[in-house]
Amino acid sequence: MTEAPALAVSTVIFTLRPDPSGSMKLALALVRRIRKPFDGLWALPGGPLAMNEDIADAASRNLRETTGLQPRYLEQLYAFGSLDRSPGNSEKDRVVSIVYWALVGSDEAAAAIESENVSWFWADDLEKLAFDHNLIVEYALWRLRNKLEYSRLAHGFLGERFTLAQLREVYEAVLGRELDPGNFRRMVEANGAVVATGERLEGTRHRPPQLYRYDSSIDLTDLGPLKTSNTKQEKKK
Amino acid sequence: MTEAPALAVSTVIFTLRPDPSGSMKLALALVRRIRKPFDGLWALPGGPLAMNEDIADAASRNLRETTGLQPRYLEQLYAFGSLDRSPGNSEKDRVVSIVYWALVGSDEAAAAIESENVSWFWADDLEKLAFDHNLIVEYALWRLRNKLEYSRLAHGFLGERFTLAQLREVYEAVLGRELDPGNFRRMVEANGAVVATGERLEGTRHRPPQLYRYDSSIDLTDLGPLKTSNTKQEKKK
DNA sequence: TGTGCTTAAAGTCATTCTGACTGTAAGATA
DNA sequence: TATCTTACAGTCAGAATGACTTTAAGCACA
Repeated sequence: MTEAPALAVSTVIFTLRPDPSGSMKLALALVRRIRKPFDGLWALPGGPLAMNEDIADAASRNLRETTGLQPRYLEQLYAFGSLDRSPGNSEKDRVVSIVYWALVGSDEAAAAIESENVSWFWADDLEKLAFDHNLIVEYALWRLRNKLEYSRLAHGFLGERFTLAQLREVYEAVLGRELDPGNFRRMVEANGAVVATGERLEGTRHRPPQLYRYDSSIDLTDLGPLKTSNTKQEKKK
Repeated sequence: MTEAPALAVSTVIFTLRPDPSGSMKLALALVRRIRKPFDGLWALPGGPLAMNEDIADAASRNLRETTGLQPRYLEQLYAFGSLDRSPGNSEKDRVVSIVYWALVGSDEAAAAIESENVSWFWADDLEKLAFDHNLIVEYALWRLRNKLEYSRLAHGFLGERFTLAQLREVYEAVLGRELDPGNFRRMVEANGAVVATGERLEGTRHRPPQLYRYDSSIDLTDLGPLKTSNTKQEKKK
């Protein structure tokens, strides 16, 4: 048997962070490379897959070791394995990367580990990253934006209870455009995945908004394929 | 460095074949296992990834070696790597499978290699397959049905020129339900991906239908992520 | 030569969905 | 008490969609 390509797992870690003006913007976690290929450049956190470790667990461990956080959502993105991912290297160094993407809550993200070699970056304005990681991030962004439309992904950024304005802010940050509050409410209510708790958020200087939560039977933390076929069955009538 | 999980590439090969009643039905190619785990059961064609081979090329080679055919469409499906994919085996035998799915034309498929150990099966009525391959096929079916809606995937099953009735037959076979001819025509024309050639299909015993073809700039044979963002830009106005 | 069959192809109608907009209610603040 | 802000509800027009009807074009018969 001939030698085989190495197998690695990387993770695109998304969160929402307030920008200088106070509005939420999409950010992702990167680590600085301190080794030979692309030394000094920023890259997606990742590492080899252990022999007795599930792939999603590896991505989750990745996330924990980098940021100290737990993912609120985790889904496989794509397996990248072009021959020219690490140009100039010999064939022996070929690596196939199975990439996951994750969401972490914006409140937790504020308490995440940050250092000279681990930091958050705005998703819409990235410098040149190591390897093909710019391509990977672009694809992850595309998936995030598409998934958001028909899924309850926004939960990954928020806490257990939230107002519709907060939920809308998540959508606006990810989609990069403003949404009509009235139409957004109608869309969410028609969808049915979100229910009112009856409680209200007090302490604001205006009419107290209602607190909502996601309907139970939430299968966040993606377990792989077929979760979607389960999720879709809720379409009633 | 500890030993790493093995890396394999498998392919779900779809085609359309006429069933006894003459209408087209979705079918997929399977190979019979002649080795220890699940010996005798049918399984997806696949094999190890060579050191200097692109992943998609491996899937394509897979397809060629199994059926003798070229894929009209090829896209990565998912990387499967659960620890219990091959139950009873020792940890040393762990395999991570990167699975692709492919479409081949129904006319070519009729000329494909078939033997005691390679055969076509109806997609909607599968027996128990080796490993987790039933799960994989189910997921591939879900992807195929979803992709069909907003893409020009049907091209993968048809030749260069085709009538709208043939195109509708593809959709009906994949989606498993009948579609209204008038509404289907309207949908296709609004989409704009298909254009009339001016030619007509002669020799039928009724009004000769018009022949259509896909608009040029068709990026079939998926090159990986970001193809979708290119494809979507055609949405004019 | 015409009559009828079959299917292509175009048109109609009602319902739903969507975006943009308007109006009202409820609390905080001065 | 007046006013500001935001929650929340309602309206309206255009687009999209499903079900259905109508007309056109060729072929096969009597």
